[in-house]
Amino acid sequence: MVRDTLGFLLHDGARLMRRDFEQRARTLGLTRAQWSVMAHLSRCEGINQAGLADILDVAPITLGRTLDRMQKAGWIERRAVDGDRRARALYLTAKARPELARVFKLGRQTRKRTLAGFSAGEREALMEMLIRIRANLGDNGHRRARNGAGARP
Amino acid sequence: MVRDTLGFLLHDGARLMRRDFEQRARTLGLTRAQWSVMAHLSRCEGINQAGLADILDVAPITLGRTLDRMQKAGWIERRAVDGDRRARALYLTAKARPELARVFKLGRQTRKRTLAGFSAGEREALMEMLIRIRANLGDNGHRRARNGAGARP
DNA sequence: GCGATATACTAAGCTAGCTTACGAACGGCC
DNA sequence: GGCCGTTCGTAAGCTAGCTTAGTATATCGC
Repeated sequence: MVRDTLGFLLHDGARLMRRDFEQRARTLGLTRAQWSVMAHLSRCEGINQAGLADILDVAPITLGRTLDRMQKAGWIERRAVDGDRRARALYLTAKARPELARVFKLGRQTRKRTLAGFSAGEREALMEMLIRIRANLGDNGHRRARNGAGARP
Repeated sequence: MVRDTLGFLLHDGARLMRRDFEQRARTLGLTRAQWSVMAHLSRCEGINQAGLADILDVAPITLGRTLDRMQKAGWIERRAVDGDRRARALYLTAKARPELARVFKLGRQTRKRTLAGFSAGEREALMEMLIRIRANLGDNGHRRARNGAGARP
């Protein structure tokens, strides 16, 4: 059955977790892409767009437009960088900060439902295999070949 | 680390497999959504759009627009159903049929790269866990609650 | 038979991903 | 000090997902 092929299973698992989370997060007014930005940005405020796009592994333009919306909604701000007039440093706003804890809490709820019935050993094995898959496909964690986001010759 | 959370790992694994496959498939002129339609449709030709959308677990309108493009590209055709003038039966065209084997071959290549270094037992355990995850999140295989695609009151 | 309800598909408008292309600014090198 | 390749951000235009709403047709209940 096509549906039970590794690619589809991964895709489905990711999509179903996303769906579950988004239903929980709807009350916060955040989309998946937005909370992903928020969660990551909280660990590296002051970074520029290119750097964050790289961590998130999306095209800079994709992040740029998500940031446009988040800025309009008052979640983040872009500050000028002195010494480089091209770049903009990214920061969470005061409004965003208290939401973070809620976002992580919702994440834990989704994870709990997803892994219901899994032993600790199984969880560990699953995570470890997923990390190996990521490595096999050339994404070494959260940094790639430092030349152009595409990494294609 | 946020990035090593189950949801992100699944999401990344799915995305990286998709990326790998799409690079291979570019020569065929098919996108991921399109080969997904093709692979599934090959098992159930004559089905209508609502039925296929349900198998693929996407919103009917999403499938509708993908089918528009595939029809224009000559991969599928929509035939009138006699007995129900609302519905359209879906079929692969003669052009599509020989591509199927190639698509499956590319899929095997991507899978091989993804699972490099995995033992047979590990592969089996991984697939089994992913199926459990799908079940936990309420998608019972490829059929859901039979009332409206949304399944939300 | 006929009205109410359900189903098949489409329309409009949003978010989010991509590629390709471009201007502005930076920085190294001569 | 000026050029030239690189990097930062953005624009345009594509695919693909979603929700909400609407039209046409079927079917059920009476």
